[in-house]
Amino acid sequence: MLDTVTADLDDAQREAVDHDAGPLVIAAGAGTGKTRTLTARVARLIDSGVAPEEILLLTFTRRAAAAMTSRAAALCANPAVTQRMWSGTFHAVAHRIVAEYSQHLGLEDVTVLDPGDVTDLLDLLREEHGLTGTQQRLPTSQTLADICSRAVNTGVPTRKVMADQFPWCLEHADRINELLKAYVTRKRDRGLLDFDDLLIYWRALLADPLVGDRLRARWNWVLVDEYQDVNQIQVDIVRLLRPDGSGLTVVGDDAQAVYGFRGATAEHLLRLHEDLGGSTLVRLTRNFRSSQQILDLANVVRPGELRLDLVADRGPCGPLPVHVQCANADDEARQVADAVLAAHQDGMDLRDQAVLFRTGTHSNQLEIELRVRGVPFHKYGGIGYLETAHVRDLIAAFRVSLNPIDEISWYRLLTRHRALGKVSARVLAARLVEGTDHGDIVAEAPPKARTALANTLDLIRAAAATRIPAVQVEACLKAVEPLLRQHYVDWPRRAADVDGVARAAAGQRDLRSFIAEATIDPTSVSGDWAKKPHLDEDHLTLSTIHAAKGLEWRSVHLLRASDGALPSDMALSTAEGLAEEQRLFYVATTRARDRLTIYSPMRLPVHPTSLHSRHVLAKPSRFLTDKVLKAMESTLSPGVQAPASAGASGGSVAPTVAVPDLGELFG
DNA sequence: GTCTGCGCTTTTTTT
DNA sequence: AAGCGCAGAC
Repeated sequence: MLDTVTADLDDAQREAVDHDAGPLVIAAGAGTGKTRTLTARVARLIDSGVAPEEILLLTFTRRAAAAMTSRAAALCANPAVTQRMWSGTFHAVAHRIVAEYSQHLGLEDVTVLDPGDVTDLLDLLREEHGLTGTQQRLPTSQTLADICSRAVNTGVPTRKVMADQFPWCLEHADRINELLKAYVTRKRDRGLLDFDDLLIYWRALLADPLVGDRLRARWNWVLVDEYQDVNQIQVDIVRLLRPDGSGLTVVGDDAQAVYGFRGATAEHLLRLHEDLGGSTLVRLTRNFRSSQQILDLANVVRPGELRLDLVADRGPCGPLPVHVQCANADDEARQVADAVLAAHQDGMDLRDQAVLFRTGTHSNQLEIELRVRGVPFHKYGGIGYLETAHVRDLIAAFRVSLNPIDEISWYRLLTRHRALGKVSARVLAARLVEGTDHGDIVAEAPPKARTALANTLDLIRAAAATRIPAVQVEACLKAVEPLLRQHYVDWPRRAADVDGVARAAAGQRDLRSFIAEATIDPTSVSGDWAKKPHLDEDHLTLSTIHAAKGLEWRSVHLLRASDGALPSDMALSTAEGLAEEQRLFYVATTRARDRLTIYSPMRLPVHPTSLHSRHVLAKPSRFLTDKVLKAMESTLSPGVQAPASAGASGGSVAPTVAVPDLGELFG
C-alpha cells in the first residue's frame, strides 16, 4: 500500500518520521526538507492514533508554526484534527499557559509589555529615582532593557553582561542595577510581564510540583524547530516538559544559529545528546532547494561542528553565483533594481525574487529606487507599523479601556495632551491607577489641559463600558485622533496607519486577545493592513537575513557584502560576534534556489541610518575569500568604471556647465 | 511645569 | 543624521 505520509521522502527523512518515542535529534542542513520531515512526523503520529492535543510543536516564528500546521494537515488522513494540536512560538504558548494558570501565579490579569512599553517603564522609573540629572547621564532605556534581557536569558549577572557587551555602561553599574531592580519589582507589583517573563513564568509553572505534573501530562510529544536558537530558559522548559527525553524531537543546524544576541547558543543543540544520556541522531544532507553551483559556494562558507556538507539533489543547473562590485550604495541599488526588472522581463515573477541584507537600513537606497521605478515590494524585518509611536498611542487607548490600572498606557496617553508633560502625566497616571474619579482627575490637571482631558476620559470610559470590539475601537479612535492630530507635525503621513490598525482591531472577536497577539507577534497583524502591497499582488520581497530564515526564492540578491556591513562592524570585537555574522552569511546564501547575486559596494555611508551621509571606503566582505570567489563569477558594475556618473559618491566632479552665481541678489 | 532649541550620543539582528 | 536629554524661556 502506498504510504502518503512518507511517499515523497528520502531514506534519512523517513528514518526520522518513523522513529519511535526515544529522544530524536535531527541535524538538518539548509534546504534538506526539515519542515517536510517534521510535519510528516506529526502526521504520522496523528494517523497512528496519537491525540492531537497531546502534541506540542514549538517554533520561533508564527509563520513557521502556521506553515507546519497546515502542511501537517495536508498529510493527515483527517486534516481537521490538526487544529487541536498545540503549535506556536515559545512565547505564544507561554502566554496561553500563563493566562490559564494566572491564579497560581498570583496574577489578576496578564498584561504583556512590548519592548516599547519596557523602555517607557524604565523611563518612568528613571524619573522616580531622580536619575535624570546632568551628572549621571545613564545609557538609554533601550540599552538598559537589552542588558536586563541578556542577563535574564543567559543567567549571567548584569555586571558581567555589561563588562562583556556594554563596557561603556560599567561606570554606572550600581545605578543601573538599582534601576533594574526597581523595574523587576514594579513588574511583579503590577502583574506586568515582558517577553522574557512569559518564558520565565512558564518555566516556573513547570518547575512547580503540582502544576508541573499537570502540564507534563498534557503533552506526550514535544517537537522543537530551530533548536540551535534556543536559550537557557527555553532549554529548561523543554527539559521540564520531557525530563527523560521520551517523545522529544528537536530539529536544528548549528551553522544557522543567528540569535546569540538574545542568549541563544548552538551548544544546546550539540550537547543535547549528552544531556539526555543518549538520543538518536538523524542527519539530513541532501539538499532539495539549490543548484549545485550555489551549494558549492555555500559548502565553502559553512561553519559549525556538524559537518553537514550539502549534496544537491538537483545537480548542476543554472548560472554560477555572481559577485558584483559596485561604486557605492546608490550604484548598488540601481544594479539590483536593474537585475530584478530584467529577470521579471524574462518571465520571473517578482514573488520569486528577494533582496536580503544585514540591517533594516541597508535597503534605504533600494527602496527609493524601487519606488521611483514603480516596483511593488514588501519589507520584512526592521521597524514594523506596530512599533511606530502613533500606532502605539492607539493601542495604549485600547489598553486602558480594557485595564484601567495600566499605568504605562495611561502615562503614554496623557503625555499626548497639550500642557501635560512628564510630571503631570506621571502624577495623573498614578491617580488614575488608584481609581480616582475622572472628574477629580480633570480638576487636578493644569487648566489648559482640562477640556481635552475630559473628552479623552469620557471616551475611554465609554470604550470600557462595552465588550463589542467595533464600538470599543471607535471610541478609542475618537479619543486619540484629535490628540495625535496636534501632537504630530506629520500627522497626515501617520493617519492611514492608525486607521488601518483601528479597522483591523474592530473586526476582531475579542480586542483583548488581538492586543496580546499583536504584542507577542507584531508580524501576524501587520500584513493585514499593509497599505502598500495587497499581498496577493505580485511583489518583490525585501528582508533582513534574520527574517528570511527558513524561506527560499528562485533568485536572491544579497546587499552590502562589505566589511562593516556584513560582517557588521559592531560584531568585529569578539570572535563569537564574527562567527555569528558568518552564519548569517551562510543563511543568506542558502536561501537561493537558482540564482545568487552578491553585491559589494566599495564606498558606504558612514552613518547607515541616513540616506545622504558621507561615504567612506569599504572592502569586500572578509567572507568573500578566494575560495568563495572561485565559486563565483566576478563582475564590476558599470558605475565603477565611470564613477563620475555614479551620482552621490562623495567626490567632487569637474563642472562642464557654469552655474550662475546669484550672489548679487543678496547684496 | 511645559515648550523650544541646542548639543551630545548612538549606531544590529527578534520574540 | 537623528533622536534624546538638558537648559533656559515662557
